[in-house]
Amino acid sequence: GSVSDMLSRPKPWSKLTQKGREPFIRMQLWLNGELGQCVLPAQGQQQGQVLHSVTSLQDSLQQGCASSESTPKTSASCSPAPESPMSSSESVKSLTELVQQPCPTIETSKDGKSQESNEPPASESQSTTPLPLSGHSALSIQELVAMSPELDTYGITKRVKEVLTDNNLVWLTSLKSSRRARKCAPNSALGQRLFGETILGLTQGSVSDLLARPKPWHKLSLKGREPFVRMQLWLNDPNNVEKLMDMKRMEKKAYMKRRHSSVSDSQSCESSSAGIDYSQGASPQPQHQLKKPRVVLAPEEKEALKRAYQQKPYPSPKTIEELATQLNLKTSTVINWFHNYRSRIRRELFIEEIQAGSQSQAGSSDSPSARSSRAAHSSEGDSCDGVDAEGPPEGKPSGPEADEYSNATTKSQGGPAESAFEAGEEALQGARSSEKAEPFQAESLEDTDDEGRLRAPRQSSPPASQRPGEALETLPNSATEGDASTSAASTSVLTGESSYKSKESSEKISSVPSTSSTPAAGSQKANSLQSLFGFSEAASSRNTRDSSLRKKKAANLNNIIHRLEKAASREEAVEWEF
DNA sequence: TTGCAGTCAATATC
DNA sequence: GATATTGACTGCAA
Repeated sequence: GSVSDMLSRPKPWSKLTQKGREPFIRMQLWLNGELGQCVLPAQGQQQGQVLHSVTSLQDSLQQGCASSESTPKTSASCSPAPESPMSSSESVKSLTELVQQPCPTIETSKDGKSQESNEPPASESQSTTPLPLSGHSALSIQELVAMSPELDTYGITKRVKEVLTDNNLVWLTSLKSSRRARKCAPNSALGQRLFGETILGLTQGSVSDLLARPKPWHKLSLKGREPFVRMQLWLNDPNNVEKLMDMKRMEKKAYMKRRHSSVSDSQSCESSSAGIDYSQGASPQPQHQLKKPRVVLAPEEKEALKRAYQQKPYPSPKTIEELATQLNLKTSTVINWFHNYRSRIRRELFIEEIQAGSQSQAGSSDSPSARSSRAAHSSEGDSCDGVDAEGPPEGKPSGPEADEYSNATTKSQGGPAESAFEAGEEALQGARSSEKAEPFQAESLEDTDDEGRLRAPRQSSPPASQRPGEALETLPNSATEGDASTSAASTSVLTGESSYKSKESSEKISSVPSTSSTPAAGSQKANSLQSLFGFSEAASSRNTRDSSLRKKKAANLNNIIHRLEKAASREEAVEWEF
């Protein structure tokens, strides 16, 4: 009966407890055994078997089974698994732990990417094969990702950055003047690029982004988790740095060779930016191939788009059209901009969550990511918690990044209504469970009809009677925004004269799209709120003003949650009373 | 169709 | 020259 139920109605991974995940891990292992993949070795005993899996994966990741020197382990790992050896719960348990544990027994050969000549370049194989791996190894990493326990993404990126910088593999800004760093980063772009392409199968930009703004584990899709599993495996490898150094040397050698052997300047030019792989006969994109020039938005255009976002994070097609016309941009550019902005604001929020968690719980043995994970779990949405609701922590660094996103994701003095509203919305999502998460920003608060009822979010597009350009005029901002933002919002996106601060403040309110990949179960909601408040409380205990504010928020939140739940429970809830 | 996650790759910044 | 930013794209899910 359990099997039938599990096969017909499997729960998502994120919803499963450790115990609940066990059968799926068993199934996965069983599948692996059936397929005879390079995952389960023929030899080994229990925990050792599991470690062999990692070993083989790691070897595969970094060397490929075919070409790796045959240490006993790698050769074993490449042999087909004759049977599924996982029979004890101990083995399963150890599997769930393996990614987090160091693998001291891992021995890998040091011939670096010797298989590269037989493999497509990482950059080219990106869409299908993320790494220069043989097919089964690529499959294995996916399997491992699927089986992996929750990882501390923040911690992993932190450690990766540490390892890379400690070994001068990346040339951070702070090391710019360091001769040693300079020495270790010669000629061609290495560091993030090398690490990304060889270890993660990602480009430099993606690596940079990933290291700077890791998402919490539970917010990642399987695909999104892959780089973190790879990073963890790489961290576990005692020879990781040496291998990377080797690759760096090899790349340099290949680069020099290419330079010397290149017949024409153009050939040299083509391949010089591509790294070692392009020298192996892979076909780089012809230079003459027409490429669309990259659109670079002018600062004033960005400002205008931000103002529009502030007013409507989810603009209607009509609004987008109008924006595009006013700004003389392509509609697709405007659409893309909104997508990207929403997405990046969300990510920024995760980071703030983590950082705020670190600050407020300094001294705790908990990892920041885990805390973040819990906090986000508790809120079950991309929305913010109480810390954000309190506005930027004092002393918080405010660079361009903060201007761009962080500020936008941090609540202003907006007070209880906004944050409580968002938290309530998250709770509502939990209540709605299967319902698609709707953009339900505070901004929508104002999108009410004459009776003050809140419209369903998707129906909050401007009235059809609006004149062109009118859509770009503001919706009244949150009542707590104050005069500044109200007046700011009453200007056109092109001529808006809002003070940047007030604009950012209201952005903060409207910038928290509340989509959730893992809606809270109803039973979790209480805990979610509790932890939400617990988290917020810690942050807000900094002063008594915050404390009283917090109480108001709590009261307001409860009230709102109650109303929203009632509204959500109505099947025909097109409009929610508020 | 819409929104999102993830990523690339051109460009900006340091 | 390395890293950070960001517009665009693909694939997926609802």
